[in-house]
Amino acid sequence: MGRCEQCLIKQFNNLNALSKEELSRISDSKDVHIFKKGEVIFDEGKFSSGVYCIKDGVCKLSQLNANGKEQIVKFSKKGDLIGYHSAITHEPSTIKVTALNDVAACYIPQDLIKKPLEENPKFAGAMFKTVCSDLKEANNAITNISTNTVHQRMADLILFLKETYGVDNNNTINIQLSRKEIASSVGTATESAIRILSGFKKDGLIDLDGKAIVILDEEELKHLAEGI
Amino acid sequence: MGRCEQCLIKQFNNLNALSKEELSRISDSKDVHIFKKGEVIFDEGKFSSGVYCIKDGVCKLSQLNANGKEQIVKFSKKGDLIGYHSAITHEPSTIKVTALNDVAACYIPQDLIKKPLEENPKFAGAMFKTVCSDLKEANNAITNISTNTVHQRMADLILFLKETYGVDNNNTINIQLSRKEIASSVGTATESAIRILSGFKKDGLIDLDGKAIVILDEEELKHLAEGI
DNA sequence: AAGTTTGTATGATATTAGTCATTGTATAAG
DNA sequence: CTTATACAATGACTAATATCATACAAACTT
Repeated sequence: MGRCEQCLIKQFNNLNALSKEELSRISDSKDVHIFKKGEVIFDEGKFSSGVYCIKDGVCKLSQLNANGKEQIVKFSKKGDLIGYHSAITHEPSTIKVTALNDVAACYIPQDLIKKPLEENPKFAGAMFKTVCSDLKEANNAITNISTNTVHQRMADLILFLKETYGVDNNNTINIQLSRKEIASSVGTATESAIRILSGFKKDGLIDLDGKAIVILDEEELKHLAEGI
Repeated sequence: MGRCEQCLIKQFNNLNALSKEELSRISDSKDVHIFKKGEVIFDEGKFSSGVYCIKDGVCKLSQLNANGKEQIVKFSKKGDLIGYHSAITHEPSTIKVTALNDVAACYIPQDLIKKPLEENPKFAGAMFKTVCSDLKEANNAITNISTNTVHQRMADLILFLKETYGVDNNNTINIQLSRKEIASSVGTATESAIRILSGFKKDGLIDLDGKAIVILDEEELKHLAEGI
């Protein structure tokens, strides 16, 4: 098993700010987990006793409302540390994390994160900025959802997915979501999401091939997202 | 001018975690500002060079979307520290903070917050937990806005306002918002907010007297908020 | 391979919420 | 005190979105 000290993933996250010794201690106790597509990494209401560092694959972070309707609040990126909130506050997790494709993640016991967080100001500062940035994104999402139309948000999501996960040489987005997941992210009904995607296809903005989305007219999508 | 060391407000926030020396340094440089109702404490896009500790009064934290429509993302509570994100990251503020009534706030230059944040793990940890908690609330708001109806969210807001600001002996909520502000918080049009409030009054859930809201049937409001 | 389940697609319809227009009502300014 | 300005309320209408129903396709099961 690889050592954290050599792991390139930490370029994408705050573990980079740890000292050699701290990293080495983590490396000794960490555990690589493989989650199959659809597997729940940890669930709403449960306590997480550690933090996962996502090495490969994509997760959705979601919540259920009182009627069991799912809302996706975030998609993970490579290198994301997840579960730190529950691990640090010892409160039950308010979000559920699910693998959207096969996910490789290193499990780090909570103590090995909490200690550097208290003792290493560089790491603590980096983590603080990350949470601040997540909060900023969440606030933007609130404003986006409540002031923009579903059409705008759908265009926005497509551009976000391209931005975050990239496209292949066919301009096909490198992540496949079900229509239901798309709807849960945009905050609309599945049928509405399907209809809007069909509409985008008819208008030549995107092409659809099963779950694959091909971006055809990025400029027009940007205009749509801005409500023009 | 009072000294921070004696100030009772810090019981409500993380400044409590500072050492005597840190507090004393803040006390020497701090500045009490009075903001009149409606005054902008700091604006979206601007840099904040310090942090405000809210001693008295209530602020709204809001964002504008591309079309200039306002979304309130949070209401401040007594003791809240605001502006730390911009002060710490040196990025322009993504939110606008406006006084909803007369607000007394102590201005603390950014250095006096940044230093303890790096050197005092107790304070840094407390701040970290606060941002995590804000993030949790923001995620809940996302789920609430996109899965619940405007009626539900209105009932929810009324209960939240009671919970946060309390009621007098008439069961009148201790904070007065304009209909527009209520709408901007719930995420709906002003007319819709007015209509729903009128409906609640007709149904005997609340009473309205100008901007004052009197809670008459809290149980039913709770049911409504939960979508029952 | 046949059956079962799950996901996708689309039409018809209902509901919700937004917009526009108008009137009344406070509140502030001269 | 009067006028101007912002705020509140409500009706009429329109647009956006959700729900229900159904059909079909894809992906698993046995």
